[in-house]
Amino acid sequence: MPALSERKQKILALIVESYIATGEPVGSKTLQNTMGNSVSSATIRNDMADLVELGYLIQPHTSAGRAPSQAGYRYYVDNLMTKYELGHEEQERIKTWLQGYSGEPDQLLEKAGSILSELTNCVAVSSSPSDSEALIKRVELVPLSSKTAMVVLLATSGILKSMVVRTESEITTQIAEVFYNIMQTYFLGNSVSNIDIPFIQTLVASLGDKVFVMSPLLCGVADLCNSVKSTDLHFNGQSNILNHSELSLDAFQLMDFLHREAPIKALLTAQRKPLTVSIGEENAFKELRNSSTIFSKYTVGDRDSGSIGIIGPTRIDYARLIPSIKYLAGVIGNLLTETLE
Amino acid sequence: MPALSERKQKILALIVESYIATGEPVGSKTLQNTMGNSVSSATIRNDMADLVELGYLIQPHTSAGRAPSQAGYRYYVDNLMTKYELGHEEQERIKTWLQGYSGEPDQLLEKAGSILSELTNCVAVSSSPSDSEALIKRVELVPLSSKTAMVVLLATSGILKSMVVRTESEITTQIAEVFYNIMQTYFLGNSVSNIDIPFIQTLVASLGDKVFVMSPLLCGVADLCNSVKSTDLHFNGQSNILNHSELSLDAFQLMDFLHREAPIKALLTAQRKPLTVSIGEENAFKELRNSSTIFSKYTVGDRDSGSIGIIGPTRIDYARLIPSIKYLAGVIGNLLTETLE
DNA sequence: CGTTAGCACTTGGAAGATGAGAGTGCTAAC
DNA sequence: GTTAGCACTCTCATCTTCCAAGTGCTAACG
Repeated sequence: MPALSERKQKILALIVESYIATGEPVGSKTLQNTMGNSVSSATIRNDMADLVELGYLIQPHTSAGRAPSQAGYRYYVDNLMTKYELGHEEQERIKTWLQGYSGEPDQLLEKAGSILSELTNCVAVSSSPSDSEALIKRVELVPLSSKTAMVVLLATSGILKSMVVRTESEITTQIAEVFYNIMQTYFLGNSVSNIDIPFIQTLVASLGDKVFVMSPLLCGVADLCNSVKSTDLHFNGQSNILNHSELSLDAFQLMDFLHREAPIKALLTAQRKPLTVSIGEENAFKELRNSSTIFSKYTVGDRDSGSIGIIGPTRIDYARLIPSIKYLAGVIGNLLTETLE
Repeated sequence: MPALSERKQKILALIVESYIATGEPVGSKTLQNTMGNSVSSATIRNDMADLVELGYLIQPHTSAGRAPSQAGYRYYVDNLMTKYELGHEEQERIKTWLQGYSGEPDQLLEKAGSILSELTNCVAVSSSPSDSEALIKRVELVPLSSKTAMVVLLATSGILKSMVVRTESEITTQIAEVFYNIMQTYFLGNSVSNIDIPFIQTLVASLGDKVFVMSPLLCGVADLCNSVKSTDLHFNGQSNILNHSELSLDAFQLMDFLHREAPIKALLTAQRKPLTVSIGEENAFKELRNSSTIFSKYTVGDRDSGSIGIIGPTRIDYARLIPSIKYLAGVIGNLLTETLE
């Protein structure tokens, strides 16, 4: 990355900010004014020409102004942007707003997502807490009728999952006892990652004639372990895609992309840094080539556990949104950690 | 509704069908051909003029052909349409496709919705089984930690709900006993509609110092009763809105409307007849003024329990879709009834 | 050498003009 | 009641013209 002269940096920053605000390419004369006529428009033109050369700006056509390229946004985000924090008052409002949902991760994320999508006018995406390192803390069997029962699994990290299981023959108290014994011996304290179908199969082999009742129950537990590892997604403000004229061409494609959850999960799971900003082509999926994504992880206890963020157009107010998302992720993490104790 | 001459009916039907197929207004000459030149174009023109007068047709402008008005669609659906049933083979395919999910209502509806949205290219909406007349069959308290427990409620009609409750003080076995006693006395066999906050309050008043532990637990049960009554919605193929050019103007509004669940719930709950077709302005919400909705109830056991259907443009293949939706609702009802036994 | 003034040049989009095509409504005749 | 014939209407696509915005280049300046 070649070092830009101070003036060129200033010009780039102003173009990015003006373009983000108005959506209109910026001309040299307008820019001259916003810079307080300290230099002539011709000078600015020369600099702008250089910035185009370097790939930071693009000109839609000869007689339009300049707009930032994706590289231009990137340079801005990395070097020029001055972050704009949320007001204290607004921070408090968000915090109290979310407080009420601290008990239920899904509802909390749903609410946080709806706040975020309104705050940003973008599609908000969040992933529920998941943890493949979690240990099995507790398993309960709740009989519902003679041949159905509910299996409940609680993992460290506070994740709770349950499901209904139907068996071929009756679930007697004796069966329940065997079940609890098996749990005690092989499951409790074990990592959810260790419980898989092969494991269940070897276990079941030694059960003799109880196989037919126990097998569905144990498979249920394995399913639950699996779902502790896996991530649920929440979407909010999907209609906001249509808000942004620059996305409306791909609106259908993008919409469709969002509804295929797998790639989004991949996107969130691949995230390494606490806060990731991906601009346009930097995104791993071609459907997002005209979009930017900003995602922040949130931490429950001391482990990264899920993410929240947005998908929007590349022309987006990075300086305002990045701190907002960071803040929101912080609040979520705190609230979820609180209830863990 | 004035009786139309046979020829006018035929003309109206052909215009509706052609317009549905092509999206282009139909002219008198084209129509003359499809009618086998049995009458002259001038005669058709006269009839068409009458049909415009009666409000069944509209002409976008003087020199375009005629298109059906909403009233025209209505007349067609009520009197002219010959239904086009699904092929036997396709019926079987759908049936086996859904069979696997018979155990889990939510998954079943999700799958059915995705089939429906692909079949129709519209937004598919379905509501999960709900029943305000259901009785409380069973309530279980699953202790998770000293101050948290899971409350599980099973209602007749097979609906199962659960949630996590946190209390202020410890949930001892003695507390659990009291809880089960209260359930036995006041809740089991009672209708879920009877359990509301006032009821809980009167109950709680007589508990003395146990109020602080019991109150959250009982409120939890009340919440669950409430959720048995209420309806969950499933949406599929929302991006299909963008498929239909006639909707693209209101796309944003419509999208937004879909994300506000309340009106949709109202829509489905208000439905009286087993199958409802609402065309354009017939819909109760102004956001749907350019849309048609087709919804069919499904019956679990012998009670109406939920609905499935579509939201699409008014220009839609009623003759094909109405039977499809009816069929799908039938399959869903059967599958859910099966597992109830 | 960087900066500036001046000016010819490019470009897209808005506004108007034109013509073709489709389809109608009306009249008069059958 | 039905039909042929024809003038009329309206939209859409194409073309032209024109304007404003903004550039790139050249030559001059400190």
